[in-house]
Amino acid sequence: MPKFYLNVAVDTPLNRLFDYLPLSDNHRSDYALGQRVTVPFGRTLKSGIILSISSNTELNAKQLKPIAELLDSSPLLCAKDIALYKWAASYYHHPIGEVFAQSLPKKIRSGKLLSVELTTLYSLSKNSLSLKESDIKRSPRQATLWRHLKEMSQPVESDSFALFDWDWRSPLKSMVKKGWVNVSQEHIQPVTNIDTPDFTPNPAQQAAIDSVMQSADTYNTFLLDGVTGSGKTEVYLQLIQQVLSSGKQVLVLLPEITLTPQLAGRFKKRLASHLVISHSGLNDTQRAQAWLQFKQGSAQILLGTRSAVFTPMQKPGLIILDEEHDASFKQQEGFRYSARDIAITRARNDNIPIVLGTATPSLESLYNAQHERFKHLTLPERTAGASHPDIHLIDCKNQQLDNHLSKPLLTSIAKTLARNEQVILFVNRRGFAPVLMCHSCGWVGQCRRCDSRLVIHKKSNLLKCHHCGVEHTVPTTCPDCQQAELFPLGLGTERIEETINSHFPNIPVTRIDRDSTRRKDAMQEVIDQVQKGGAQILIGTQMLAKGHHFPNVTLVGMLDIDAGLFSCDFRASERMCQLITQVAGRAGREEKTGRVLIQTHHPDHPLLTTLIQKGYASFAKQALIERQQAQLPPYHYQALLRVNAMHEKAVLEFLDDTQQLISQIQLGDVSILGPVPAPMLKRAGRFRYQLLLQAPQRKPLHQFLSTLLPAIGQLKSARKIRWSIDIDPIDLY
DNA sequence: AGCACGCCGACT
DNA sequence: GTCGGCGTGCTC
Repeated sequence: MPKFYLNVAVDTPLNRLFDYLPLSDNHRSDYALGQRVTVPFGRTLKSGIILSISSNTELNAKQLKPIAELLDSSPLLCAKDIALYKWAASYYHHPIGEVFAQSLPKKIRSGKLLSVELTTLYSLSKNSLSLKESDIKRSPRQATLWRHLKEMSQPVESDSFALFDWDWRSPLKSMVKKGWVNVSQEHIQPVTNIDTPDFTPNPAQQAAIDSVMQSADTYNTFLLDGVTGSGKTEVYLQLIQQVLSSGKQVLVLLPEITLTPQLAGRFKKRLASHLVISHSGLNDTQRAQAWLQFKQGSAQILLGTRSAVFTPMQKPGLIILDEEHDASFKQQEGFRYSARDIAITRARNDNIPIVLGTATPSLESLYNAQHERFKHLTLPERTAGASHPDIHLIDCKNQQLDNHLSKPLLTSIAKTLARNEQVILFVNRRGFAPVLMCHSCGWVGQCRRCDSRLVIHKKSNLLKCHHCGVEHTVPTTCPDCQQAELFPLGLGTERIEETINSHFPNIPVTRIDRDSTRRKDAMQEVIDQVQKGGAQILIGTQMLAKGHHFPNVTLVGMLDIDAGLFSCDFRASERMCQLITQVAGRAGREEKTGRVLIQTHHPDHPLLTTLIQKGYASFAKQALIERQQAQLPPYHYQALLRVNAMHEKAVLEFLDDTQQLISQIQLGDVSILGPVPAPMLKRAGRFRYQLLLQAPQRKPLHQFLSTLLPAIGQLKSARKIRWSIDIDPIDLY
C-alpha cells in the first residue's frame, strides 16, 4: 500500500501545516481535503482540517504521529472554501490553523453534531378550528394561543410565541393533549406571512437595481451610496427577491449594532424564504445551525455580522454589505481581517455581484469607485416624508463657555425642551474629564503601565486608564508637590451630565456610554424610556449615533469635535465627518425637522465648511484630492508592531529601542511616518507600539509586507526581544 | 500561544 | 537540599 501523509492545519499560532499519519486500518480513499480531524499536538489534542495529502514528508518516522480521529466521512469544506481561508491566511499573515478555527462556529470546529435540527411546528387541528372563543373562555392563556394560531393560519415555530410575556409552554401542552393543536417536525421552517407593500422604486432606486441585476452572473463591486432615508434597504430587498427567484442564495452582512431582532423581523416579513441569522448574541448551537443550513442550501438568506463572511454558500447569488464604512467589519484582535474586503474577494471567487451600501463611504471605497474598480451607484433623493436637518456651527472662539457648553447651545436646548421635544448631546469621551492636572506644579495623572493619561471618573471616584484598565482612587493632593490644587481638564460625558443637570434640574437626563450601558438590558431600557416621549436630554458617546432612531429628538449638539480635526490618526477627520453626517441624518426624521449644532473653535476649517455647506460626498472628494496634492497615497498602510517584553524595566529599554529600531529598519521604498503617539497597550507583559507606515504607490499588502518582514526578521535575530507584526486590515487594494 | 526543561538565587 | 522565577526551545 503506498504511504501517504495528511497535511493538517492545526488550531495553533504556528504558521504551517503539520504532517500526520492516517489511522492504521484506513485507506487513501478514506481521506479528502476539507475533512476535520482531531490530532495529538504536543501533549494535548487539537482540532484541525486536512488541507492536502502528500506522498512524502521531510520528517523521520519517529516524529510522526497518527491522527486521533477522523471527524468527517465526506469533507466539511469544499475546495472553494479552503481557497478563501488560505487566501485570508496569507493576505493577513495569520497562522492558517487559527484562520480555520476562528472562521468556523465552535460547535462545527470540534463537535461531531452535524445535522440540521428539525423544527417543531404548531398548528390548530381541524376540530379546534370550529371552536368558538366562548368555548375556551375559562383558560384565557389557551384562548390567546388559540387566537394567535388562528390568526397565523399556518404552522408556526415556537419562537412565534415569544411575544407573550408569560410561559406559553404549559397551556400549549394541554392544548396538544386535548387534540386542539397539531405538532409536526419539519426540516424547513415555514414561510411566514409575507408583506408585499405597494412599492414602486424611484428612478434612482430602479437604476441601481437594474445595474446590479444586469451583472447578476458576474463579479462586480457596487458602491451603493445613498443618504439616510434614501431607501437603500428597499433596494436590498428588491435585489434579494430577484436573486432568490433564480434559486440562488444571498449573504447579507451588517455591523454588530444594526442587526437587531426588529431588522431580522422586517426581512423575514418581506422575503418568502428561509432566513437564518448569525451574530455574537446567539449561542454556539444557534450559530452552528445557521452555518449548516446556509451551507447546505436549506436556508436561502443568511443575515450576519463580521464573522458570517466565512459561511460557505451552496448556491452563491449575491453578497450585500451594509454600512460599508463601519469599523465593526474589521476584526481588531487576533486574526485581524476586514470582512468587507474578504466579502469582495469571495464575490470575485464566486463570480457574483457584491453591493456595498453606505451614506458615508470610506475614502478607500470612494477611491476605488473613482478608479472604476467599483461601480458607483447613487441614491440622491430622500424618500417622501423625510426632511433635511439644519446643520450649524457655533463659533466658540472667545465665547464664554459654561463647562464647555456655549450660550447659543444652552438657549436652543431650553427652547427644544419647552416644545416638549428631546435633545441629544454628543461627547466622544466617557468619564468626567480626560486629564487631572496640578495647578501648582503641572503634574498630570498618567498611567504607569501605558503612556496614556488617566481619565477621571467622578461617580466611582477613580482614575481609570481606558487602554489597559488600571484603576486608582483619585488623589486629593498632588503626588509630586503635595499641594491640594488638582483640577480636571477637558470634558467627558459625566461632566456634561453634571452641568446639564444644574441647568435643567427638572428634566430627565440619561447618560449613554459604555459605563452606563454595561448591564445587559440597559440599552433597551433607555430606548423604551426615550420612546415614551416628553422633554428629555440624552448625553452619550458615538454609540448613540448608530442603529437606533429617536423620532422625537429634534436637537443634536456635538460638543468636542475639534479633537477630530487635529488627531494624529489619519482616519480621525473621516470618522468625524461620518459621525456628523450620520447624526444629521437621524435628527428628527419624519414630520419634525431636526437641528444639529456643532460647537467648534475652528468654524473656518475647510473640512467642516465643505462638509456643512456641500455634504459628505464633497468632503470626501476634497479629502482625496488633498491627499493627491500632498503626494500621499490615497491610503496608508497601518501596521502594528507588537513587542513582547518581560518586565517593567524592559519597557523603557523597549521605548529607547523603538526609536533605534525605526532608524534601523531598511524598508526600501516603504517609509515610516513615525511612531504614532498613541498609547502603548500593556497586557500581561506585552507591549504594543503603533507605527504608521506608508508605501509610495499602490501596492498589494502582501507585497508591501514582503519588504517589511525580512527587515524585521533581521532585527529580531539581532535583539533579544521577541516581536511580531500585526496588520491592521485596512486598505487592501 | 502553551508547555516543559533547565539554570540560578533564596529560603523552610 | 528544593522551591520558584524566567529564558529557551518545541510542537507533526
